[in-house]
Amino acid sequence: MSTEARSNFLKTQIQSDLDGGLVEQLVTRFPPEPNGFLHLGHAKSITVNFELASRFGGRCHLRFDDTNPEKENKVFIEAIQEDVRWLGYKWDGEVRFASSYFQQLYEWALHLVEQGLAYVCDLSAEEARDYRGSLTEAGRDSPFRCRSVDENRRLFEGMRAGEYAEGSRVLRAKIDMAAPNINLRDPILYRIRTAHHHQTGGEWPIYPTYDFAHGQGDAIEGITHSICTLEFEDHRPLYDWFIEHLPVPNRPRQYEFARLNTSYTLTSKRKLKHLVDAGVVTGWDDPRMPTLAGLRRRGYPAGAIRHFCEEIGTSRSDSVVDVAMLESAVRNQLNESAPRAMAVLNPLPLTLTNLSTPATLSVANHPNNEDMGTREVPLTAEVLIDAADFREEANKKYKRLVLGKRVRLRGAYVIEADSCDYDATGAVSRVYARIIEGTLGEDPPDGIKARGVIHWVSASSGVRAEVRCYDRLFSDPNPGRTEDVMAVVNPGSLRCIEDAVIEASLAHAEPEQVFQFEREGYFVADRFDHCRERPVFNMTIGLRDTWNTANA
RNA sequence: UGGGGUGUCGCCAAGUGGCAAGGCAGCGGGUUUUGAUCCCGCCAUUCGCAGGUUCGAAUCCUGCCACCCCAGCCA
Repeated sequence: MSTEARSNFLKTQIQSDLDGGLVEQLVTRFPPEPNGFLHLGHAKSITVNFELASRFGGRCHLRFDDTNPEKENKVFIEAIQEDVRWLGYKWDGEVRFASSYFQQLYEWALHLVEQGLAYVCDLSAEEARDYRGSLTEAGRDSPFRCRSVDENRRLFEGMRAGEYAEGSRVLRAKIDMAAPNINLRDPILYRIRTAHHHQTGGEWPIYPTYDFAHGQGDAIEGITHSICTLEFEDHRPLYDWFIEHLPVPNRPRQYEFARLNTSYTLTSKRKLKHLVDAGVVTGWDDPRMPTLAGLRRRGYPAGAIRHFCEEIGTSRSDSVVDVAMLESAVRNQLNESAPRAMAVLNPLPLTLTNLSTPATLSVANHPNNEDMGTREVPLTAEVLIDAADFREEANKKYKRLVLGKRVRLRGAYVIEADSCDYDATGAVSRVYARIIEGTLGEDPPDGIKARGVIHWVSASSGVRAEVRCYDRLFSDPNPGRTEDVMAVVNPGSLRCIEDAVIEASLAHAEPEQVFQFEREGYFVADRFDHCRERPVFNMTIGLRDTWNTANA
C-alpha cells in the first residue's frame, strides 16, 4: 500500500463528514504564534493541514495566533511565511491574524457578560491559582463570581478603556469551579496588557487568551476541522463551550494528533535558544538546527521533508520517529535530483606518469538519468585523490588503490599504482601511477580488472573549497530528556575542511544547489557564504555506507 | 490519588469481527565505472496483560498494568 492511500483517523473523519453532508468543503488552518522560528514539528503540522485540504479539495489558511504581544515579533511573522512557502505550500487568501478579530472577540465577550456567563475577577494571579484547586481537589468560587451583569459590564468596559492596571483584573467565563477538567474552572478570557502589539499597536489594553481566541477565530474563518496537537485535548470541552454559547457563524470542530518527536533532535525553543546564545551553533539557521531555516541551509529538500511527514503517518499515539527515516527521505529525493560531481575532501597528490598530454573527458551527470547530460572534466598528469583511497598494502576487501594493484578513476582510466613518496612524518605524500591504455569505457585488455572505483580531481584545474561536514547535533537519542542541553551536545557535530578541492564546474554552483560528491554524499552550496571566488559547501548527508559501519 | 488520552515487529504505522499492509532500520543474495542507486529474498502463529462473548477477536465486553497530557493572567 502506498503512503498516498494509507488512511488515518483524520482522513476517515473528514471523509465521513463530507459524505454525511456535515461540511460542504474542508477548511483547515495552520495557526502559529509568531514567537519563534518554525521547526520540524511545525513542518508536520503544516503538512497535515495543507495536505488534508489539498487531498479533499478544501482550503488551508495561515493564521497568526497573535494574542500575546509580549512574546511576539514582526520578524517571526516574516520568517514563518517564508518557511511555509519554502516548504511548498500556499495558503488560501491573505495571511490572517487573530488580532484582526479583537473587536469581534470583545463583542462576544460582552455577550457572555450580558448572558451572565462571564465575570470580572479581581483575584491576583496567585490567589486565582489557589482558588483553582488542584488535580485532585475541586476549586472554590471566586468571591467576585456573583457580581451583577451591570457591574461586570461596567468593569469589563473599563478594562477595555484601559482604566485598570495590568494584572489587576481579568474576565473569566462562569462555568464550574468544581469541574474535574481544570480548563473548565472559570477560565480566563481576557487579561490586561500594556505592551505594544506588533499589529494593533496600542489600540488594545486587553488581550484575549488562546482559549477565547482560537475557536472563535476558527469560526470566523469558516474553519471546519481545527487540527491541533494532543496537549489541547483537555481544552476541547472549553472550545465547544464557547462555540455553543456564542452567536458564531460556524461550528468548527477540534481534532488532535500526536506531535512529532524525532530521535536525536530537540524542538524545545528554550533549549535551542540556549545553544544559539552559547554559540554552540551559529544561529537559528545553523545547518545542524532542527528549524526549517536550518534544514534548508543544510540542503534538505522541502519535498523530502514533506514526504517524511506523510510517510510517518498521523496518529494519536505518542511516539519518537527514528531520524533515520528523515535521512532516508532526504537521500531518496537527492539520489534522484542531485547531479553528480567529484570533490576530494582530504587530498593526496597522484602523478600519472604516462599521461603526456592533458585530456578532456565527458562524464555523465547522473548514472541512471541520461537527461541530466554530461560535463567535461579535465584529466591532467597531476590529480588529487582522497588519502583514504590509497594504501601501500591491503587485503582483498579494500576495493581502492594499493601499490601494484589497479583501480579505476571514476569516469576515466584504470590506473595501477607503482610507488609513493613520504613526508617527514613518514606519511604517504604522493602516489605514482600508470594509466592502463585502452581502459576508457572499457575493461583492461589484459583481463586484469580494477578492484574498485575512486573519485579524483585534476590538481591544476580543481578549485579549493571550504566544506563543512556535519554530524548529529546531539549525542543522545532523546536529548529532550536531559535538562542540561550542553551535556548532550555532540562535540564533533561540525568538521570544517578548509582545503578540500572540488572540480571546477562546482565553483559555478548557485547557492542552495545540491550535488552528490561521488562516493562521499550530498553537499549543498551554502545559501549565504558560497560564491564562485570562495566556494563553500555544506554536507547535507552522507551516502548510505554499508562498508564503514561493517568494518569500523 | 481527579480528569483526559495512548498501548500492533528495533522505530513509525495500516487494520473498525473473517484469519497481521507498508515504510525505516537490519540481514542474506544479484547487477553496477559511486562500498551509492537499483533488483530479489528474509524479518509479528501474534496485536500491553488476564479473563469473557463468538464458529471466528488486534478489532466486542470486564478487570488490571504501563506510559503521556492537564493546576500560565503562555500557546
